[in-house]
Amino acid sequence: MQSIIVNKLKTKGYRLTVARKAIINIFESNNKPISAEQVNDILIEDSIYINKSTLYREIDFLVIQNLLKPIQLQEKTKRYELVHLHHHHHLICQKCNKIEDFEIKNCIDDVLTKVTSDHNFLISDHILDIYGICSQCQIKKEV
Amino acid sequence: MQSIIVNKLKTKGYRLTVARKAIINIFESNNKPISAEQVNDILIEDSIYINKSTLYREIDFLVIQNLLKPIQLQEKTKRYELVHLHHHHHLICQKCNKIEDFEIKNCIDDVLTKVTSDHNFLISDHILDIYGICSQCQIKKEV
DNA sequence: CTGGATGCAAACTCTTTGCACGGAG
DNA sequence: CTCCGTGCAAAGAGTTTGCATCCAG
Repeated sequence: MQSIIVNKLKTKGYRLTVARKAIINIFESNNKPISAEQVNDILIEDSIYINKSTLYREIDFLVIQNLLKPIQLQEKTKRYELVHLHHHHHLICQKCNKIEDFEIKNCIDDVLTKVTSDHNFLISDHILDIYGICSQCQIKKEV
Repeated sequence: MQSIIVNKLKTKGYRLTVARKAIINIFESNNKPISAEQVNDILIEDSIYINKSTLYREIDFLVIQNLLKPIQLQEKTKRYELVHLHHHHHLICQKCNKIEDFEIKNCIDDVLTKVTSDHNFLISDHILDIYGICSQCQIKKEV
């Protein structure tokens, strides 16, 4: 396995157990925000059975290692995605729940600069999530 | 009580109980996102004791009546705020947890338009929340 | 009076923790 | 061998629900 994450953990001397490798693999092969529940479902599909405590602990571990980033959308459960180099945002389809990423380079900087000066606010991060209907669901007939 | 919300509910024939009026009053006099827990704390400060079930049911009721809007920030608990006429965003201070509102008129429309065309995405709503340090906390000495 | 609103207890979802055991290095 | 990682059970936070009772209109 030539995963960057796996190599990082190996270098740091952490063990590579079946659970850890399986969970990392899920995030690496599904490049989108996934909930703990969804990770568990995928594991079961792959006939890998991991205790929920282990799953949550493993996800926490990967967050602490700065390999996963927690994402709280407008829903109950938290999701996680691989830590990306580029800051990006999400398009959430309210019909099929698919989540697409999108990047906007400098477009939003004006807004952030304005806020900084208007409110004298020192920005450290921002969330921009867009909700609506994705292209595929627009085509589909109403159910 | 000349509250718009109270009048709306009265018109629709809903009862105006002590609990209902107290909860509405809290949202009207604190114009910011508040969690159920915080509502409860304020009620207790005012020596008004309401069962948690009632509190959650009442909040749900106000959401269904389209008078309160649920807000999920990057935290565990949901918050609620009065439904505003103007779309607005939040500045969340990571030191004192204060939440300020801010409005941006057309600045963000370019971004939304671009996303719509690039991804053929039909936008119905968007969230823009900014995290950082508010002006007051920047002045305060480090603890 | 009467049905919408309430309190209580219990359940439910998602997540965390303590502890003893197990397996990767 | 040694601990890091695991499973199990139990607890914890936040929220919801069923049911009998209450009270605003």
